[in-house]
Amino acid sequence: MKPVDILNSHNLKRTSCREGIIDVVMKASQALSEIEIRERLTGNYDRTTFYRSFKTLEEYKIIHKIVVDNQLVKYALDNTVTHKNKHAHFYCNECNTVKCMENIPVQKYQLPDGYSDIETEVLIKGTCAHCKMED
Amino acid sequence: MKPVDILNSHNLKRTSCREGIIDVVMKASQALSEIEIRERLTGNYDRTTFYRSFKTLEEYKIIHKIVVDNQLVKYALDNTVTHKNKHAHFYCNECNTVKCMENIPVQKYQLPDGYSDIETEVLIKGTCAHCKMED
DNA sequence: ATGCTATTTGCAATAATGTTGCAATTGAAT
DNA sequence: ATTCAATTGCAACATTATTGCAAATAGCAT
Repeated sequence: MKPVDILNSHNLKRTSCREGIIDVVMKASQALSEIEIRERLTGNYDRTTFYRSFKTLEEYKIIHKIVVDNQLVKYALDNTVTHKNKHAHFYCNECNTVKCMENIPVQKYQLPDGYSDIETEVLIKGTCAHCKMED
Repeated sequence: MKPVDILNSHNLKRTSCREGIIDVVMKASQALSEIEIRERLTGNYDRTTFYRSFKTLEEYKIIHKIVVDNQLVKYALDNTVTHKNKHAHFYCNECNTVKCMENIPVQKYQLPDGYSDIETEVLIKGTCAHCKMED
């Protein structure tokens, strides 16, 4: 499925910023930050437009946001598009990358009476395979 | 264990800001934001001092930080002090509170070859028992 | 192709959050 | 009481994010 088709299927207007963002995160093997996405885009966009595009794409569950320690924000293609399950994310302390662990599903936790859950985020922090080899 | 004793046991100087923060989070049933902690303190402190105090207390594992959606930051007493296990956190979308779910331990996830984990964060989002009743 | 309209963009201003350097102050050990 | 390293407060600055509004644009109808 192409970026344009994804936008169309959600009745979202095809703008180069949105299309570009989807294209970039689709090609990425890891979650990308705003800056990393900007670097990979051909066009140049205002920060505001960028933020609004992320917001829209998130609302329509085309991408999802992963936050590490309240400053590092990364975006990845959402499962709704990839047709995979909710998964855990891995953050490497050394290379500062975030990766969707498609093979690590997020379990359903048993909550106390009266609590109901909507979604669960699992972030595993550590050292990735690549950085481990370099040690 | 009193706030002062906690500071002493870590060879940290006893300052009213640190002591106050520990005192407040010890008494709280939920994780508190910077503002919520400030409101409960008697003294008035500069933002910088506040941030530095949080940082120090975090480094010494006296408190821990829980981040929701990259802007909401809350602090709670750490397990090192409470002598409990690593636990999941619950965020209520309605009342914006964060609670340590002491009874929901964080499981150890099986990672792909070469990956090693240091810590895992689990944040469950939903509606808390109190808000559910009000619906 | 042309025009219309709602949506989207870019810009300026503003807000919130967090960090750094440095001088003044304070804790606690002697 | 004296001393000294640690801590605080202040000012400045950096980053991240949001809002209002006019200009530009996408997509639709003609």
